[in-house]
This record gives sequence, C-alpha cells and structure tokens, in this order.
Amino acid sequence: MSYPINLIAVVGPTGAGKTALGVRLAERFNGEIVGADSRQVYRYMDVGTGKPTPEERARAPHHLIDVVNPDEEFSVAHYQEMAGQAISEIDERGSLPILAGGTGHYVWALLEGLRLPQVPPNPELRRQLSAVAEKEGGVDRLFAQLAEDDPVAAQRIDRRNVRRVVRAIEVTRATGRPFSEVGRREPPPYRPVVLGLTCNREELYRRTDARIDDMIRLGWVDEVRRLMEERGYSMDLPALSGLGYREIGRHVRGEIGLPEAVERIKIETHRFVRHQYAWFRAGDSRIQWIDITQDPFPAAERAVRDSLALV
RNA sequence: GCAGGGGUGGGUGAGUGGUUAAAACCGGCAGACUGUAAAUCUGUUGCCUGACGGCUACGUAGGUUCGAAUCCUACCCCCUGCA
Repeated sequence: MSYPINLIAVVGPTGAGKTALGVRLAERFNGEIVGADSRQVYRYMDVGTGKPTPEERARAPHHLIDVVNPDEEFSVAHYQEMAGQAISEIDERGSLPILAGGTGHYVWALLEGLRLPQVPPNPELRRQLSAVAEKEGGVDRLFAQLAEDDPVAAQRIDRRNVRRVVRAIEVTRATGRPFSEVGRREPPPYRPVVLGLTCNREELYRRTDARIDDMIRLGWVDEVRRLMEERGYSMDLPALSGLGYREIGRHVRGEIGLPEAVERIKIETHRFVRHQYAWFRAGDSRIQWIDITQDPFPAAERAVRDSLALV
C-alpha cells in the first residue's frame, strides 16, 4: 500500500468516450475502473445509462457499477464511502485505480474530500416540508423557517430551490447546528491525474445525438418496458429520473410517439452536456484536457506515464 | 378563377394604432450546487455600448397617421372552402 494513492480520473461530458478510454488505460497500466456515474450504479439500467458493455467489463475489472437496485437509496454519501473503499482495495492489490464517469458532484466529492454533514435523508420530514412548499405562499414560509434556523445558509440558498431549502432545514434540525457550517473538506489520500475529454460543442451534440439513436437500436425501449412492467418500478423513483427514462416511459405508456421521445431526449442531453461543463470547466487547473477529435489515447497514455514516473 | 384564413425574433406562437425589441413556451448561452446531482434551482438571449443611449426589425413595396407588427392599396407566398 502506498500513500498517497496514485489515481487516474477520466472525466468530461457524456458521449465523449470516457468509458472506452478508461478501459484502454486499464489494459495498458494494469488498472481497474471505478465508475463515477450516478445512474450506472443502478442495476437493470444498462442501455440508457451508457454502461460499459460486457466486452468492456471483461477487459478490465469494474467497480461502482450495478451496486444497487433502482428502488434503493443512493447518493453522494454512499458513493464516497463505496468508491473510497474500492480504491484502497485496488491499490492494495497493486493495481491502478481509474475513476471514469461524468457525475461531477461524485468525482469532486471524492477527489476533494468533501465532508458531508452526517445527516441521512429523513423522508418523513421531506414529505412534510415539501407539502408545505406546495401550498400557496408555502415556499416563502419554508424559506422563512430556514432564515430563522440558519440566516447564513438562507442567504446562500435560492429560496425557490425547494429541494435545497428542505435539505438545509433537515440538517439544522437533526444536528442543531447550522447548515452553513458545512463546506469542510479533508484532503483525501490520493495523487490524482485528471484527464478531461472534450471537443467543440457542435461536434459533441452530433455525437450524443447519434449515440441516442444507437441506444434506441440497442433496445432502450425494451429496457424501460421491463423496468416498468416486469420489475414494477415506478417512474417516480430518483433512479428513473435519469435522462430519457421518463420520455421513454411516456412512450411505453403510449402517451407520445417514439420520434418525439427521441427528439426530446436529444435536447435534454444537450442540456446535460452543458451542465457537466459546469463541473468540468475548460479553465480548471486540476484537469488536463484532451480533444477527442483525434484519438485521445496517446495523449492520455503519455500523461499517465509521466505522472507515474514522478513517483 | 372566386370566397375565406394566414405570413411576427433560431423554432412554435401571442399581440391587432402609442406604455412593444415585441407575451409565453421551446431551443441557445452562462451560472449555483456538501446525502435525490442525468436531480433541483438561477440568470441571460436582435445589433452596437461599460452605461446613458443609438440602430435595425413583425412577407415585399407603397400609403394613411404626430405615431403602425397593428389601418389602407398593390404584389409575392402558404393554407382552407367553392369551383
């Protein structure tokens, strides 16, 4: 076991080829993949989440993929815990951990050592507070509540963002300490090399559009039908709130045609790509960007080799 | 050919004499984010300008009016009914 642990992270927007590059790097450097994707953690959601294929999974060990059922609770906290565990085990095995995924919140929670308030979600309280927010003027009453409990947090949280206001109240109630005190970080025992895959927006949109057509061809609709009909999962589950699952769900129920569903998914995916760039910024000094217009492997390999040579 | 409806910003589509650079929605762009994060929320979106302000815009060309996306005329397209 070596400290700090050398770790590679492959990040970037959806459809940029993180999975493929991760697997190649794993083969080249005796690595193991640790997923960093908030939807690939769920079982039975394969096509629509762009999960690594069985072939890819055979080429390198994968972790943090298929770890919970769609109706089970999962969050950054679980991720941090489980991924941290996986990474140390990989390291102990003498392999190179390779983080690969597009969920910025998860990636940085791990690499920056975010210290989350130790307050698990309280469904009952959430239900209650959300019900308040539903009512006329409810949002304001909720916000007033927060302003009383924790004036500092109230200033930082948008009053219209009910979900965040609720969580803040949840934390202050459970701990008796203000939510605004969160924000601590504890540097994790990693020496990360963060590789970001990118290219111009237009080309990226083209790729994600084509990828969605592929997913449909690969049986995404059947996948959703099975989730709904055979396994009986509700479309209201957080797991099913992922891109496209709702649209395809509506199509399965006969509410919209497939072309319309596909069109909407493409648009939503564009939005998602932009959202991901908010987590992985072009100017972020922690990230080494590689343009995917050409094969990113040589540049990635060089970067990894250089960083390992430093040790 | 006759009758009727319509042509609005990247798209759909309101507006029917001034308070309209033009609602709303979509799309685009930017941002927030510490246990739902592919979630949730925010800002911005004709052009020039740091701002004041200016310029160009509602099919085309004219006209009426102090003032027109809104009224009139002609023309060009589109749709519907009758032939």
